[in-house]
Amino acid sequence: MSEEKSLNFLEEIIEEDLRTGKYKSIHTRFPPEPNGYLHIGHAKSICLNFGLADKYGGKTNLRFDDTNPVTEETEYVDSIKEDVRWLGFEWDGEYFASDYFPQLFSFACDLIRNGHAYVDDSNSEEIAASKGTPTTTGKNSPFRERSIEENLRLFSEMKEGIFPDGAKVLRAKIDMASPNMHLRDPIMYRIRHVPHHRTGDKWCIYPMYDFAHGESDSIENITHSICTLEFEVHRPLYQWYIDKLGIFPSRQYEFARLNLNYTVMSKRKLLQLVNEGLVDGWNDPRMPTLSGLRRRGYTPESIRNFCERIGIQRRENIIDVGLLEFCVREDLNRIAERRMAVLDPIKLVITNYPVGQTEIVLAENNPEKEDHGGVRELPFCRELWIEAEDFMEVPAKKWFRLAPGQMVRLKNAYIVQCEGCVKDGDGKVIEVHCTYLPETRSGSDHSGINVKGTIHWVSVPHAIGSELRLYDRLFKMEDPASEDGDFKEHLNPDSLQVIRHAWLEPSLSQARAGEFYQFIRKGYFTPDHMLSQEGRPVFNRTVTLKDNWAKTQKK
RNA sequence: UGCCCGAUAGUAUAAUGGCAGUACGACAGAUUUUGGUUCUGUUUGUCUUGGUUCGAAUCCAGGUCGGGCAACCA
Repeated sequence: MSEEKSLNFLEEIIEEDLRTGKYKSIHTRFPPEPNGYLHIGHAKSICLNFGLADKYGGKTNLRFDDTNPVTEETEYVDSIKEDVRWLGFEWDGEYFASDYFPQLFSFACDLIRNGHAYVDDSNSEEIAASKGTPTTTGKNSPFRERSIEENLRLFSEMKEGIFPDGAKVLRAKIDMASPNMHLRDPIMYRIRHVPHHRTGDKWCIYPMYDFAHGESDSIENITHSICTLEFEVHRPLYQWYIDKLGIFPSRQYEFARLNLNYTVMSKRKLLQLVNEGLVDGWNDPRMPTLSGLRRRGYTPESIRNFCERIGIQRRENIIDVGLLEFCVREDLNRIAERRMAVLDPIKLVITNYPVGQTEIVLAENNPEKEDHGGVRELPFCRELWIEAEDFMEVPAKKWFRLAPGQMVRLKNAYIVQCEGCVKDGDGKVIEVHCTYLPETRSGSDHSGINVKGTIHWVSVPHAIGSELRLYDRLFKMEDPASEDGDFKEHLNPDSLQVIRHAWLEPSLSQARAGEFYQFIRKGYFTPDHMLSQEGRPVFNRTVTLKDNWAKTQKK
């Protein structure tokens, strides 16, 4: 018996539209403005738009909303396409709002001819002043009653470029007393003598979002135009243009954007972090951008699962970043090969193991897989690097690791018994000494000895040195954007910790960007595609493993 | 003192007039050659006041709280 999965409100609307025959199939679109890199919030929108089309056998366009040449660049177009593909989606049509400039100009002329638009010579201060406020009505512009012929002539002259920036605008003639500010004669076109990333110098007038977006949707026969909640009050205007133009009736629906705690999610703020050098760029592994998450070692699968789990609604929400981390651990646990790496090394000397001898032990690559992902060979010898935190001279209660007299299993090798330690002049432990039990070799242990703890290690003469980069949350505060003042004051100064010289098992020298590893007991790591060199990978830590021991200690 | 939207465990999300369920988290236990994974159990919720109804998280009214709207940005 299969469980019925409940529908979100958009799926309900679509099923109703399909059931009543309003549409035979649906068509959605993902409409980024190419003025920044995509972030995890966009992933929610991408998964929604493409997911809906997949589910109901429809189509999804990728459309760049490039109506403001001041902020938009081709670099962003390329990164957006890369990120959408990486997430696992392929679009049907690839369009640019700028492709529609001639058509939009023609639509605008239609509105003028029908008395629905006029050219206004007021400057921006005058327009703002006459617009009124949310609690007081606005006043009509003195240019509101120009003749259709004059409006047509002036609008053409605006297009010809004979007026300077800001000299005139085209406005829709709606209602300066409307309680909805967006209906108080909104601006449709403004003059900008600025080259556009695609149309160059061809145009010097550019349509505003409200006039361009719905009309672009209509041109593409978009049935369900999905955007975020802040555009809700724009919907009456969206419909007004379409109604007055009599074109394909696309409809706008809004959902709540994603907010994640301990980070910021606005392109403006992310751009500030990049421009002020507070991060290493849009793809800094601490950034919530898709390129940052990718570099950090997040998988597309984990992000899609995350978007599925958080759901779609119309109420404001702040998702705990812990859920994102759960999703990536879930996926990485399944696919990442296990390796051993020592982040904070201390030397372990096995005093009863022959000097100069090396033997090979076998280690399974992934215990989650049917065949354990195969096995690999590891060199084992008398001197090993182990984690400094795995030894305590005076053990805590319930301590399962090394302490004088205590036994632990060296993962994939022998059980050893701790005999003591060597300290330097300052009393700092520099070596741990132990003896091994030859009959306890992994795979052929008939000793019957059971130990509570198993620790990871790498052979001193065979280990490779490598740089590891550990990341923590970018901000100290749950909602850095909520407070008054500068959000950048809440940056976490310890969000990046560089370990210049960790010791890794030798096979890792061949690790390449795009591969996922679990360093046993330490976390998931992936080679950094910018910092790694041939044979010398630098690793980013994607996320730690859950650590119940550390949690217990905190209490 | 305008208009629009919203409110279910700590965080999200279901229940579409009929037993308030699920995930993450937290807590406890089992298993484990990763204090990982897996498994089991426990915990915590319908903003408020009325109304309609045999029956309300759901419908209606008032209130409270939260978000959005006054860019020639999107």
